[in-house]
Amino acid sequence: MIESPVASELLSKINERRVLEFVQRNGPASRAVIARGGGMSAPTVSKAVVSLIRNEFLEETEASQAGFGRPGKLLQLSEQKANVLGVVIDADTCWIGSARLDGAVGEEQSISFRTPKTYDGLLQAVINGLGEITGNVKGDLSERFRGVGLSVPGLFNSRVGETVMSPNLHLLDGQRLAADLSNEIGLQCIALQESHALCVGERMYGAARGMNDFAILDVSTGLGLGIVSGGHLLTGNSGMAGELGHITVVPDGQRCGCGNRGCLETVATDTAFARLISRELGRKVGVKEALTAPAVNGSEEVIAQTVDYLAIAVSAVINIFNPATLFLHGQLMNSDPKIFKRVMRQAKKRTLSPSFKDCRILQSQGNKRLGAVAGIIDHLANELAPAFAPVGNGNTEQAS
Amino acid sequence: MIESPVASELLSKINERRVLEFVQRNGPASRAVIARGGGMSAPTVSKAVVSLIRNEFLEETEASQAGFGRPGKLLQLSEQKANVLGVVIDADTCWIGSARLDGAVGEEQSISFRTPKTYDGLLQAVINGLGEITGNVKGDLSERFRGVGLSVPGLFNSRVGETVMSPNLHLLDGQRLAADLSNEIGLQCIALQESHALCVGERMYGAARGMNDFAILDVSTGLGLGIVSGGHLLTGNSGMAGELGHITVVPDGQRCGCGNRGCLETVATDTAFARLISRELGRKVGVKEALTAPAVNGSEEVIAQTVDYLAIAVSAVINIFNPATLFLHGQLMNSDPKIFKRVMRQAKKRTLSPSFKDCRILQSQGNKRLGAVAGIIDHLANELAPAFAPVGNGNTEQAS
DNA sequence: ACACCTTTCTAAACACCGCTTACAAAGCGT
DNA sequence: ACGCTTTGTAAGCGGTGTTTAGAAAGGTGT
Repeated sequence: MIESPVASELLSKINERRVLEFVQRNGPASRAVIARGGGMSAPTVSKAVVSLIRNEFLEETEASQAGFGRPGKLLQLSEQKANVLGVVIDADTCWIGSARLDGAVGEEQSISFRTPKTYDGLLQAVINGLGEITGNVKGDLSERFRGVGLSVPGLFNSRVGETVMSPNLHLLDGQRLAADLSNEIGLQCIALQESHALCVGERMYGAARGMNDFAILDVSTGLGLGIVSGGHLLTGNSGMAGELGHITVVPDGQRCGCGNRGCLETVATDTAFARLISRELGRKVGVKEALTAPAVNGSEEVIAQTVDYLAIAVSAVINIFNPATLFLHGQLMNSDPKIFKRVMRQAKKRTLSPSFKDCRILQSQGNKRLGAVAGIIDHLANELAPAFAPVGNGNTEQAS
Repeated sequence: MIESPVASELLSKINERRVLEFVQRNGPASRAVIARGGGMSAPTVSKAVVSLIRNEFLEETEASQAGFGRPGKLLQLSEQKANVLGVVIDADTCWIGSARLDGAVGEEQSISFRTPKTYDGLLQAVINGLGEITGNVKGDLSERFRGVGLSVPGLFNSRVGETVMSPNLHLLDGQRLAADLSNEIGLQCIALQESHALCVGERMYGAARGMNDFAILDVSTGLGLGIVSGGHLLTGNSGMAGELGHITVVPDGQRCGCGNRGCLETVATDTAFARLISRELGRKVGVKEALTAPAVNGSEEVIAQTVDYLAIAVSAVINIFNPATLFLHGQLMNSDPKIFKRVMRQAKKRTLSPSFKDCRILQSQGNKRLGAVAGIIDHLANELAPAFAPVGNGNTEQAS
């Protein structure tokens, strides 16, 4: 049990967070609209707004919507101070961008660059990139930005903020990018494992908006899995939860990057598919080319070798997590409808039918950029006030 | 976002819950002790106690511990009204018992009986059993008990309170035992899937006391899995989360009760082990006998066929959930240290090493009875006030 | 142009909460 | 019997959300 004096200020903090989230979600609004929509009384909203303006989260605009009675002054996110930065680190490309606190990413305010070869190079490139984006900012970054969110690949230990191992980007191994960046630029930096970032982003601003029980399975070079259950991101004890790719499905199968044999990741990814088709064609092809290869269009049997294992992954996720929605993300499934259909058909066979019926399966674009941004925004919101779920912890279900 | 007016009463409710939980955990205590131990001021505790006494959760005893100054009056759980009932339904045996709100099960106040053959028979038997235990209660059950917690096997949909499918006890299929029971006896009845019950029980009163990230893998006839992550029981959208037993590990393996082929459950359970040994011996033996069979003591290879798959299950759990602690529960592992050791050795090979290092693996006795009781107690506590975790929702981790 | 209506926003009063302070109550030791 | 120590509660303070009342601001209709 956590010790914490339950002070009265808690209530006002909770309400402040509510007001801010209302504006984040619904755009500029007057106090009266917020009061009605957020289930608070008008004076309460007013007080929260005063505090939020003082802390430069909100600002009052002149604009006032036309209507019947007295027009209300709209409140919007502070243009000067309600901004964050997002950084996505990937094996080949990195991205940096700025966003408002509502997650709107300024596309003109973003850059991409090839991932440097060394850790120091990467750190410096990120620092330079941040400077480039915020070039017009005089003085300290912290005058306009409240923090930086990072999406990092590989196994990331969130308890200590360290990338433990990144199979596709070894320069991160053992490094603490968020901490190092924070030391350099003096802004708080929050890193999330990329699959977790995907989840947080989709939940806050994407297809999973408002959903409390969903999973995202990301099929690309590896298998990434992010889970939100009961409204909480499943992180595990150290943030390493979701490593579906390394469960054994072929007891004496092919060797995997993790050192083991027969991991799901060796047979149910883009890479595995490309390798298979390459062998079929007798020459090395990439994923894109593999998908359009005649062998693929010709025979179900060839794609079955990858797709049926993918179905095992899908059904494992549904069986184990019982999500209300499962988002599938990845070239393989989103390019060829035949493949998606087969995944669905096979997964249906392999999944417990009540859980399968209970789960909507959707294709998803996903977006690590939104994820990085959402990560820091979520953190800022939690800093403001704890998320408060007044319905208990969902352990039990009433039947009376 | 959940609408709920943040009333001031919230704070006092939270404190009431704290006081109650303090007494549940630490036994009878004076107001002063509770104030010191619970991080509240003395007057706050006094007020909460007044309310709790009024609602018959607590009562003041005459007893006063000897000491230096003025002796404090001890507060304890109400003997008259702070009681609940627990019901465990199993394939062959059922159990009914009463417990105090601190989870202390009155052993003399409990009975077991063979599971009836029909649903109506079961319902009636439970009602009769409850009557037997509470025989000395005059009038309504609700005069002494606050509710009934049930542990049920199989797939249980907690959203509608219905057992969807129970492979080992088909009479429950499609039934809503908790609701039916509630209608009959007029007490609120809460059902939990047995693996989830195990989790809740271990967390509240057992080996997992106070742990926020752990998993319990229950190996018996089937494979049961319960997960607590970030302090929350993982239920999924409908309470069907944790069905690890039906992920496919032998793509064209043996047929499983679920209708599929090669499920983990067909190769990594007590039953699977007994079947294997039976074939080895040329005659049918049970699990107990199988464990002591000469073939088992002789060769590693025989047990390896079951145990290595069990290791796959263990490593899947650790990879996917990254728990701080994993409890292994079941005859197979808890009887023969050789088997447990081999599970550990194989699991270590198959698990991502950072996650494996991060996880303590313990054997556990587990106890569905405590689970059933804990289920209803947890529900009552949530009814009193929402669980309050003031540290945010753990989505992100600061690195600055 | 003016009264009227509708809606927005805030000030005041009230009830509730937890905390600090002050004090009465209840035993023990000398 | 007196002091000592601890317990428990009453009063006052600052904080919070709500209701009520009223001022502010703009359109509508005559």
